Amino acid sequence: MARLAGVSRATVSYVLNNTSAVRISEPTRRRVQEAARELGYVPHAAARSLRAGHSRMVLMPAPNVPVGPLYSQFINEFQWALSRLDYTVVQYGGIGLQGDEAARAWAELRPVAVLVPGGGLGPQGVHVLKRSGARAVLTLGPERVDGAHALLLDHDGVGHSAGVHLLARGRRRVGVVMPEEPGLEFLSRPRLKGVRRALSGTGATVTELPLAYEEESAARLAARWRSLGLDAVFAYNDEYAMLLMRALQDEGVDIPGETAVVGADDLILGRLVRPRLSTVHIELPSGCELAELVDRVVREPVGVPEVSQVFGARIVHRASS
Amino acid sequence: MARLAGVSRATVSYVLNNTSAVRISEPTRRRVQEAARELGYVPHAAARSLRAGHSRMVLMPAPNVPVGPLYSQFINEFQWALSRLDYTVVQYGGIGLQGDEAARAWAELRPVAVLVPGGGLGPQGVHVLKRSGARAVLTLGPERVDGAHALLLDHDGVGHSAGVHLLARGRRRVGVVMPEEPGLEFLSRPRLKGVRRALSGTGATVTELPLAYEEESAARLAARWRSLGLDAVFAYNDEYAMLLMRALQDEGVDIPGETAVVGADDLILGRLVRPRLSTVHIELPSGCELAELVDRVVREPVGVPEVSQVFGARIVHRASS
DNA sequence: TTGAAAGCGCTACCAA
DNA sequence: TTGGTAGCGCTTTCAA
Repeated sequence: MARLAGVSRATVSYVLNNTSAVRISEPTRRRVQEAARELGYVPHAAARSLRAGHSRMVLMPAPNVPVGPLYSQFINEFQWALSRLDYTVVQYGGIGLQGDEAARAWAELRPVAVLVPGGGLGPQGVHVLKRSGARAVLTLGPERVDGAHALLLDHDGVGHSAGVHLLARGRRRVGVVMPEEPGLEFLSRPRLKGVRRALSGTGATVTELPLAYEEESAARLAARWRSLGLDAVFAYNDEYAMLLMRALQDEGVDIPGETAVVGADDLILGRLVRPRLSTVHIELPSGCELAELVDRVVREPVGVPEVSQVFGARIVHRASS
Repeated sequence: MARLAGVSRATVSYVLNNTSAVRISEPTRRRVQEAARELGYVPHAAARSLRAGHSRMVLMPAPNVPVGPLYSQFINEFQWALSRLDYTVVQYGGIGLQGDEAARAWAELRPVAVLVPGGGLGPQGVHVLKRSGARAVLTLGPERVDGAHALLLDHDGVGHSAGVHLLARGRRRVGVVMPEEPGLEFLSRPRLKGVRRALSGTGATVTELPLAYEEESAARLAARWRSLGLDAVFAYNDEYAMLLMRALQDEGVDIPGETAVVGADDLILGRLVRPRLSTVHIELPSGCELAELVDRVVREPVGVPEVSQVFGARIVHRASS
């Protein structure tokens, strides 16, 4: 220990933390810092937070599905902003744990705040986290969870925008791509529901179209396309849209004449295909604002609005619809 | 504490850890478990690892650039495999820290193993981590770092494959796209170098082409394309390749007739454009194997080969070259 | 079979 | 200005 290199453990602590309530003489201060550098001393976060009774760790579960550039961008910004506010941000990579069991695993680390995307957290889980000292528990998902601050992601609205748009373009028989890859339901279901909502009462129909993210799967779907009698498709996102659009074109289906195609996420790549892909642009919350919200809740757990609508979705009309 | 609900703290510990060296009577055991559940008791990881003198945390820095599906897939697999081996996997999101400073921040958490992709770690950093108790420090990058186990990613080989291929197709004036987005140099530089190596001594030329990931940037580059007099381009990866290819086509440049285009990463989307995109397929290490390697090094820090070549790159020839 | 107690590294209080 | 020390929650050894 650095103590061996001069003074007492308390003094070391004072110096390394710049404790303002205590004055340490320059020579001592220097001796301590030198010893610390020499020994390669690094404070022990566990001991510190044990003593302090709390940590400055913000925990979020690591996404367990390949996630688009939109969302990774958001995560990066969020992490950056939080580290500016002197938090330690950590993505917990424990896959295989379900809901409240995962919450227990997270709670072991005694994070001061937890941000859970995707609706995999129940009221039980929130309770466990709060009991274990989390001052802020935020969910980023389609619906609010009791006890947590909810950031409502209106994925229903994504589908709704697409549905309204297709309806306005005169389409009446709308297919909705549902990815077969597991783990995406929490996004695809609400989007489907939004399309349904947009079309309900108009006489237009909605058809679910399971699709795996592979060329063969798209080819199979395209092969039976005409038998489905659809005049439009909302393809879950831009990548699935591009996959399907290509397969349809290879099958001789005219786009948008015979079938309109709409994606979502507004990827740059969607502008490169021909016809250019119509898409639903999603406005994610700014990572910085969200970081500030977290900080506010941590410092003042009451008195912060418990629910906020954090993005809008708007159609970007291009040539494919 | 659960202690208030019956017995002594030691007994609680015995029960909750199934300590085999000690026999606890069924009634007591049951009482403890019940109390734990009722109180929502969650063990305190910090206290535990403080006492134990080590943790089972595997730390990796969170990527700070939007990362492709290939790599996220790899991360997911790795995390999954490690959590199966009873490790706690954590991605540390401290952006803004440089090299050895970052290492100190990581060391505060006293991880038992650290995996650092992308070559941002020096021998100093490795030393700090080892001193702080990390039994395994692995780097995943282009070159080995003193003291760490190196998993060599042959990004040079990616460029090399592309260069050899283009040469074999009779191309002599090769452009290489260099992304203008910061943080990608650690990939783009080695890839460029690989192309250079492939072409050196053949009389073929290499031209660096800065390109931002935006349509306008690509359009500007395409507008002066003919003045560059290139007959081939290796576009860093498939996304940049698709971006540039579209801009070239809009400019009337025939692909592959006038200019051959090669990407990298073998994304599904590259197969959807016309002409289909030639690409360099990259074989990342399997997350499972890598997890087992980490485990082996943790348990037996010596006696494990210190360096391994973990992927190969091979050209996938399609229609764009 | 169970309890008492030491001690992991750190910080904050109080005494010197 | 500095040092001594208690105690955060946990595990483990030793004693009862």
